[in-house]
Amino acid sequence: MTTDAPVPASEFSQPRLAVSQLKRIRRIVDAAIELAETGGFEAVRLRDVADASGVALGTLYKYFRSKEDVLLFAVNEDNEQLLQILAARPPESALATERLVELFARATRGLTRRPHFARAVLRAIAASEAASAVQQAAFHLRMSRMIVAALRGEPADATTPLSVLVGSERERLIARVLQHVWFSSLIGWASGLHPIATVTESMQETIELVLESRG
Amino acid sequence: MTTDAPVPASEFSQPRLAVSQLKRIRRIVDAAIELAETGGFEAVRLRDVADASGVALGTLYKYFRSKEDVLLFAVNEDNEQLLQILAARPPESALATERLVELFARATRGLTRRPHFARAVLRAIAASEAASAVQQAAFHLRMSRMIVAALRGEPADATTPLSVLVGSERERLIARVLQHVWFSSLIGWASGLHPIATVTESMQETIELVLESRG
DNA sequence: CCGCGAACTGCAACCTGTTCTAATTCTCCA
DNA sequence: TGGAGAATTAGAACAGGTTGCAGTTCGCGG
Repeated sequence: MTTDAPVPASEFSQPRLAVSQLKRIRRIVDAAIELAETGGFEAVRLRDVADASGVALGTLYKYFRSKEDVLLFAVNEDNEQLLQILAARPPESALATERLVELFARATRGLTRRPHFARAVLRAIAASEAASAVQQAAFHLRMSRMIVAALRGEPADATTPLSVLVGSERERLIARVLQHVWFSSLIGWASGLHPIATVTESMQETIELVLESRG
Repeated sequence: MTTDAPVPASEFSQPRLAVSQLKRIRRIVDAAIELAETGGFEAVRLRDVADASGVALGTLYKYFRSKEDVLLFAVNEDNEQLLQILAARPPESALATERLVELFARATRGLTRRPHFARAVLRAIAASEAASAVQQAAFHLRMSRMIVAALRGEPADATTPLSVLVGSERERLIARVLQHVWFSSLIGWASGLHPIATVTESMQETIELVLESRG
């Protein structure tokens, strides 16, 4: 655990990185994703990632604090893309319940489209230390935004910086609960406790339970 | 990852272990807990655990599949104890909401009484593989039982085997949601996303949200 | 009491995340 | 253009989880 580093990470730091550096980072992340897709968390051996991306191990560690950090970065990119998509084409149903169900169905599908990668990422999230909290927070804030948008039936706002909180207190509570259930349920899937369909079903039931008293 | 082992684990396997073996297991688990209490997950070095418990590393691996397995076993013991206590002295409030809040307050307090150990255990749970799914399942079933009991205002049943499901469909859904929120929230605490108080508050809010439509 | 197989032990080896170092190569400004 | 300082590299080194193994000890049926 180094104490500081120019983590490329997310929407919080001020990059100041040359194009060549961004390309290196891209290659690193892509290599990690590819390896994760083939064999999950253990298959992402950082030596291999470095090799595959034509970069020295030391360089990799210059940009990322740890193995988890690389995967967290990757999943945040995915998640950012989901936000963009939802901003462009929000769920169409007239019912909040259905919009939320669709949101999580999309999110789950998007993530588990590459099951090994998904498992790797979940493990990385779950095991990450305070050092990667920023990345986790970003993910969380982005999801919250999507959930609140779906609750309201508005398109998600992909432009405002994540640090700006959205939604009423109640909306944020619902967002938090749904995210917790989603995350924990995914962890259950990742550890082999239940099939992926269970995640989607759980979300549906939870959404109905939580929205039952309002529309 | 070995494919099989006489995992001492839990309420599912048929022990058939000599007293001396049980004592070894006990020493191993106690040593692991103690080390975890001093410095969290990383402090639990299996070589040290083996030393401290006067057992060879190979013996340790004979009883436990992995480092995670040891910690999972420990937390299951704790959790079993909580069930016993709740069977003896259930929350007294007349309101389901309050009984649940108390249940989770107790569970959270019990766990985080030893914060380093708690973090270690959470990390172990989150990172555990399919191999430890049994232990996780046991934990989950036990919690479900306590939650359903609290919902109904009955004392928890500590005698029926865990494999017997309890509660109506709706009660089980609520139990699942609350557990997910609790677990995920604890993970957030463990990764430094928020203080422990947030966990308890989240549970309170979630319980109110979920029970809002009924008593 | 004997002898056998299972349980243990001590220890070395292997693997992979992480750190460190001594070159080497870039980048960019004076 | 020359060179200072940052970035990068190759590779060694360290740590701790996990595995394998040869030898020793234990428990128990005969």
